[in-house]
Amino acid sequence: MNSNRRIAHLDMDAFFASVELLHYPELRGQPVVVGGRRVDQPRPQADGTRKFARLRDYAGRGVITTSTYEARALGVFSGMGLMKAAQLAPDAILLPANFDAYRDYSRRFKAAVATVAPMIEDRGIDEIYIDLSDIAEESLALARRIKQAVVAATGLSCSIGITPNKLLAKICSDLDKPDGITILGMDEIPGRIWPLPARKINGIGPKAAERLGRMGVTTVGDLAAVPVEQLVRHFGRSSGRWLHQVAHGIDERPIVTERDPKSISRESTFERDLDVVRDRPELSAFFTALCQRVAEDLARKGFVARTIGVKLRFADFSSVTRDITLPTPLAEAMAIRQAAGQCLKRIPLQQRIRLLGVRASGLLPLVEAEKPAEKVQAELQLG
DNA sequence: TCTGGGGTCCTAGGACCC
DNA sequence: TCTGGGGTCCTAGGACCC
Repeated sequence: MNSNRRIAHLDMDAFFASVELLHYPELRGQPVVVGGRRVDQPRPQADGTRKFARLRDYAGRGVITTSTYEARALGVFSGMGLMKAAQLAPDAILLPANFDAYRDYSRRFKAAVATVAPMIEDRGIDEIYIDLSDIAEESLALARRIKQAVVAATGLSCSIGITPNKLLAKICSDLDKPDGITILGMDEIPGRIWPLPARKINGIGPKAAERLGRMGVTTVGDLAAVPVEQLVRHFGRSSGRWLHQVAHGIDERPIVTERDPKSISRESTFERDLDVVRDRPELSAFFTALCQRVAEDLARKGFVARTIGVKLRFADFSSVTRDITLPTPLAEAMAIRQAAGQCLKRIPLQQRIRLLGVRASGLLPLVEAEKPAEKVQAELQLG
């Protein structure tokens, strides 16, 4: 492993909301949130201005996907239920999500970065890791050049962290948001990383943070001071050692530029919880539609699946999954529906249903899945 | 008025095989 | 009839991330 790596993490600033502001520049400086299930598009008015939905007008299920920094200042963050957000910021503008536009801008910013530094690991729609180890240019100038390329291609700002590994780069891209650059070396870990909450480490979520808190560990520095044996006792061998390493800023994971998907799924929460008996026709039609969408996704991406599964969420928010692995891979809607139907039969239904999902895993690229058959055919012809 | 949708990775037990 | 241990696959659930 190259011990002299230079890794960047680039995170687009309030990505979805920022894309929306490109289309509705009159909203700049205002609290704006993107999210909701059925939100009206802004309507043009007689006087040439546009009429926007407000958070207070929203009723129903749904969460905030992204909020502008002005909205965050009011306590409104991604993942928060819209009805709760409406209490905190009733006058905030509410815009419906426009995923096609976000995917388009996502492709554009990644292509722009690739012109400067091509070793890119995709981490979803709005962030990437970049391996800069083989580029000679000094870090600050390089970061500025990458940001310039992104602005030129999209009109959007981003924040960048440049450090010796992915763990630290991810933490650092968040330290000077928005529109920031943070460069950090291993010698600066005690000064800059150890004062941060342990929760800032990618992989320490609410549960782990809670458990650490009960041990008296709040900051990364607290964690670094705990003997590894004690962490292993509390969290097990694997997690304990990992916590010890990350607290000291150690992370050897490479940049992964190509990766096949492991699973493809579709799920949806109903407007109201459905009754298994009374709403049977609606549930059944919905189920079939989900299977069709999974089949379309598999076909579009060129995969077949060996395992099909279903997911239910009940009215009390508890959820269950069932899956089945088949002797031969499949990809067609009817076959998926058949397998998923078998899974569904194994779930006891004693509550109303909030969410229904269908998942394909054990994926094989279509070309590879076809290869054995072709080989068999060739052999038959030879024989 | 609670809590979206798309993923990855890990764990743990049981089946099954050597 | 009992005694093993190791490896892999499958399934279910859960933590976590964007």
